[in-house]
Amino acid sequence: MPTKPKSVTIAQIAQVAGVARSSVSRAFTRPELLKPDTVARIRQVAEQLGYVPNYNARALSTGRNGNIAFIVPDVANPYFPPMIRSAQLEADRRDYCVFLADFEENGLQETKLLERFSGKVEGVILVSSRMPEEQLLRHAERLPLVLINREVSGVPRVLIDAGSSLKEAVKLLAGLGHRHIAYLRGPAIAWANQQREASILEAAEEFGLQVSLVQSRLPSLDSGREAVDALLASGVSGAIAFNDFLAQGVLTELAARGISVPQAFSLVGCDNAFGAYTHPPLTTVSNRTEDAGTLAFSLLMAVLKEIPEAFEERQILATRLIQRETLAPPTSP
Amino acid sequence: MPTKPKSVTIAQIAQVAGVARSSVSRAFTRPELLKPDTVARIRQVAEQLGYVPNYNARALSTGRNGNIAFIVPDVANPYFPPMIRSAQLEADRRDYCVFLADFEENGLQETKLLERFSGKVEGVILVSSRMPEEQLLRHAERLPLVLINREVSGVPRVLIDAGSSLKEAVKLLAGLGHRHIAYLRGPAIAWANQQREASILEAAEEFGLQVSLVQSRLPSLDSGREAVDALLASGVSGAIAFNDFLAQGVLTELAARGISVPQAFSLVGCDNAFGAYTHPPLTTVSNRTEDAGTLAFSLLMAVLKEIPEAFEERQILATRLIQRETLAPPTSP
DNA sequence: CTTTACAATGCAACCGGTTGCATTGTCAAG
DNA sequence: CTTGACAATGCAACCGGTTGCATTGTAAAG
Repeated sequence: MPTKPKSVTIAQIAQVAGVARSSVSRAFTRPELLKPDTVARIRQVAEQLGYVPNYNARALSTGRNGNIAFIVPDVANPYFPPMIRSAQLEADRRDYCVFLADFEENGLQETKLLERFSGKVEGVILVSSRMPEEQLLRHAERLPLVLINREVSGVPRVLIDAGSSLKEAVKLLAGLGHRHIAYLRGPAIAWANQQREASILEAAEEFGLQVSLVQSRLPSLDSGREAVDALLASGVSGAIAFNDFLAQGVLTELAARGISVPQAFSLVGCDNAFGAYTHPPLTTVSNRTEDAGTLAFSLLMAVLKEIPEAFEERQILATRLIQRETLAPPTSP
Repeated sequence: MPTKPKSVTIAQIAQVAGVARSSVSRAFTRPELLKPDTVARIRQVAEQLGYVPNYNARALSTGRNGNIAFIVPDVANPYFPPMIRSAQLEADRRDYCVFLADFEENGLQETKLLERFSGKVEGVILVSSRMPEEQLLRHAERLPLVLINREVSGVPRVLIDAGSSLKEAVKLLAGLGHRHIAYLRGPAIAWANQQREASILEAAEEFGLQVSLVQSRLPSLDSGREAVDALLASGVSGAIAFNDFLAQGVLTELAARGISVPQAFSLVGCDNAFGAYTHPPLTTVSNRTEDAGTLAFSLLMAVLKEIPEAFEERQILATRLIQRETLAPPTSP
């Protein structure tokens, strides 16, 4: 069925149009150097022959291939797709193609991917990297690199700051009369988790709240359910979860045990993953994932242009607390 | 900060190792042609110099670049990421890299993407294409192509068959005493929607049910909410939704109106997007998105190997009905 | 001690573009 | 009419690998 894709080359076009190969090349890359009607003729011949430029050949001589890689811990985690999408759309606008890869929450795989891509792309956007800092720096030396949600001095980065919103949540909880809450932790290595935890602890100190730390297995719905035992055992009247998956898991398990939210337990999520579609609607922190994707791509472009300031860029994206219906005063103070 | 990536070439390695360029090349691609210790020496020198093969150059001479493209209507729609992930993981296993692109639910963009990728990849996996059939065939002639959830004779394809499960759902509804239900439609052009609708209508005929068709604006949560008016107006005692997003939207809106599910209204979703985490847990149809991704990649590999049977492959993935808690007899028969 | 066969390696062309420099043509200024 | 300047185009080297064929070395066979 499929015909051998014996592709048309500039040589054939040159032959037919009666010009040199270099003129054909220029007709596409630097048309201003050629007489307008020459350009027109060449392009017409090319069109007619169904010419498709060979990107490999082009890349070989120019050294630029118009590709970047976007690497995330887990494509299937719904937190990442909007980021992937916005970066891809922005890339598309600038005629870049983006490789997507998933390192399966595994630092080794991460290195392997970086190496595999290093010859195929001009630069990489690496999200929520689990790699040790010095390794990251070493890679950044050889390959233009932009980080999202990872803080390494000397590597351009985009950080989504949920901290201030979570502080607001803590303040709100304190105001409602809570004295002891829990933070349901995400992956210990994740910058986002560290930042969220630190912000919560700081605010708790300020407002005189006690915080119990409960570790989750994974930032997933099931882990949220599993964590309810520990949460209840800690004797808290409310909790802040690392993300909405954990929060929704907690919500489901509490409902199964007949514990009503927010009357008997207050809950705050993070990342606004489900909008108002949980039951009851979850108070959470907005995400800025789309902006992060777009911004990271722009930063990478700046790095590729070797704009010196780009290398120390540190873009912070602020979030806000979205108040819905999972916050109330504690039952028994 | 970043050093100029003046990359090491085989020529330099050849020089240092005291061999010809071709031997260096073979040390990596056909080591069995060289004496083992020569290979070892070359590899050691390469390692030491930090050699990274230039994929463009390699691709230029071999004609194979080890890349494929995976194109979906909308990366941010959570239906696709698991498929993307499984395809990418499988590709990774075979040393392929995958470009990801999003055509924004727009046929024109789709063509543009196919053209852009045609020079950069060996083949394409296209998911839920919105393109007219003859255009699709034309592209398939020039570029190895595998479709997911789109039925075009002559193009290898993977179809996720929710039909039989939905028939089962209809049978169940009939058995519970429902006489009139609705199908809340997805995108009219989508093969998945057409197949689901046809299966439901067929089963309804068999079991003597009347079906009202209600069109949704988009297959999203919000559209689900919006559709509740039309659903209720049609006087049905239950509904099957094109997917779980619509179903969850319906669930939320019904709850807001104080209509309890399943006592006052029965509901079936499709694709098992939320697991048991809706309230109440939604009866739905399992998805096979991960298998579809893996399978599509394998199919594409077969096409690339020019295995003749591959071109008429039509893989059907069966699903099953997952019964949870949104089905009950109708209140007033 | 030749001849033969094959393993190991080198040589050089090639993949399909891009680009610095040389060449040709044209027109205006001298 | 000559000269210079510049626009338009051609020539050929180059990007960094791969690969068919030629060459060399070596051990087994005659």
